[in-house]
Amino acid sequence: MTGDRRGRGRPSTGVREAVLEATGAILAESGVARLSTKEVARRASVAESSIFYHFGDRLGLLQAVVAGHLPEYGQAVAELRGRAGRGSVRDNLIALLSRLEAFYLRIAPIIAAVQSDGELRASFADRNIESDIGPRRALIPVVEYLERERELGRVREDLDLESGAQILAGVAYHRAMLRGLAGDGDIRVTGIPQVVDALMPSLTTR
Amino acid sequence: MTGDRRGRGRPSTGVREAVLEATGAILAESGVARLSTKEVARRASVAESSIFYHFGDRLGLLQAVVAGHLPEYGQAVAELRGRAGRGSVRDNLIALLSRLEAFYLRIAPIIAAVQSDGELRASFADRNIESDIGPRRALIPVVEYLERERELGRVREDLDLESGAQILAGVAYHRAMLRGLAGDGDIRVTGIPQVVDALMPSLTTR
DNA sequence: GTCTATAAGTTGATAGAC
DNA sequence: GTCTATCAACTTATAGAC
Repeated sequence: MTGDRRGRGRPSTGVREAVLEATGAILAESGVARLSTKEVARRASVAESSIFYHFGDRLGLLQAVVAGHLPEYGQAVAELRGRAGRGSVRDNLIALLSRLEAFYLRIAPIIAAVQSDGELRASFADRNIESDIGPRRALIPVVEYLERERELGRVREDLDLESGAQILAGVAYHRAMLRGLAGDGDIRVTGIPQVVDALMPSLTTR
Repeated sequence: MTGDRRGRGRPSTGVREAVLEATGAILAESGVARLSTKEVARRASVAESSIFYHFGDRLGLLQAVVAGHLPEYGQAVAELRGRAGRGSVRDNLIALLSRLEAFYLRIAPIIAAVQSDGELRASFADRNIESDIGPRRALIPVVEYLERERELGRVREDLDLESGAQILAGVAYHRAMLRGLAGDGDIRVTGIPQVVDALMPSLTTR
């Protein structure tokens, strides 16, 4: 719409990218509250008006940041799928939860930003409906991992895979919230290995 | 500090309460982004300066709202504890998850607000450390419910209760996020009963 | 495409009357 | 305790030169 399509059109001077990066940094460090076009421009060493040239308005900038993070949904777990059948299921689940927790911790500022702004929330919900992009997609690679393990006979035949994925994603997301609110300090709750052990009867055979 | 201690001191005219209520409403409807002292004052039919009289500054107002929601942690599940031993464990868990999900959906704007503002995040983390108030406490009543059911022989002897509570809270919190981001529409994921069924082998005896 | 300069509006916060 | 009146700072956004 406003800007350049990557690889086509006039060569970019990197302003757009710098703006997006600065926005992400401010979001992660201080949250949406401190995200003003002025602050972004300062941090990206760019004229404030360039932001409006590329993104239309402040909301457009936020939307662009959200859109930029969407492909991450799924990629965080993708490499885990190839791990099915190798090592123990227990170790794989521990690795899966660790990655998911780190992923959710990373996108927490983005989710918070969306929830913090009514307009942004509405526009996100719209996009969420038309294309089936969105948080629900994060479950798919987890389902696929569980599916492979089940084909290998290492995951219960009678497990509803989507429920299993919801449980795993839920634990990770909840832990990320605890960590984020604890100021990145110790969350003082049971660790991932113990949680996985508690889940083994539901997920695995025997 | 700034305001009145409930029940002592000069009688209040209800301005403080009106401000807190208006703040909560704005937070839930539009998010922190739209939460200006001006808007709060307008909505509460109160002078803007009264907000500063009672809460010191904008951050103080936010902190007061957060503090006001803290007792809710736990209360949401408290009544469920008495349910231990009655009905089926499955039904109890379904009810537990439903209540937890509704609770997390209700406090989602508060959590988003905390994560959205660096200062607020820091001050919340501080309080979180000195008193052990905070998100971790939400797990305690869940642990207590599981404990009672275990004493009754309806929950596995070998279950780590804190892990079990983390799993249940995680599922509920994750579902609340999906719902919140979907614009309160359909989240198109497996329902609570199926998730509970998937969890039964890990939690219950036989 | 990117900049400088600028405008109109909103923000959080204070002073002082009642 | 609550109000009205006021402020300086900052906000998003635009116009126009290069």
